[in-house]
Amino acid sequence: MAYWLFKSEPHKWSWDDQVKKGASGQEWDGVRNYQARNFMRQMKTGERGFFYHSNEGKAVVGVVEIVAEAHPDSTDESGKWECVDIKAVAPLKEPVSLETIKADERLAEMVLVKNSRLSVQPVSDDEFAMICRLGGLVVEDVKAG
DNA sequence: GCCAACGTTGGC
DNA sequence: GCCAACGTTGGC
Repeated sequence: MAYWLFKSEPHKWSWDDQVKKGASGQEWDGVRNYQARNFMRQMKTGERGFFYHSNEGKAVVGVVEIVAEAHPDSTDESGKWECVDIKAVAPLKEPVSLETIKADERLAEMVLVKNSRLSVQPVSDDEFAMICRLGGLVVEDVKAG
């Protein structure tokens, strides 16, 4: 069971927008980066990830679930790009800021820190658990299954 | 708003 | 297939 992280600029698509979408979920469209696409292709229904606000906020704000595996991106004419669908599971009680993540040596290996430009990225089990705890969530409550 | 880091494109 | 030029992302 892998964990993931999805970045979005809150102007364009915020956590609140995601929550309003409800259980049906939302296409994570618009990704035009091969690395990010390849990660989305690996995602399995039921897997969990974080929702991160980039630029403004710069914090992990919620937990999401993959509700549909990779399929063609409906906003893409070329047919080259794919995306998954995700739904909001739970907000972090306390957003975990990039500053906090950078300050914690146990999180120093996160892709978020190492490759700040990658918009869809993997998160390790330990990192997932750590950020849940920092965010005031009980890991077991937001884990899949 | 600036700019560093990164990815992509296209000329050779 | 190399690499310079360009575009984009995202932290600051």
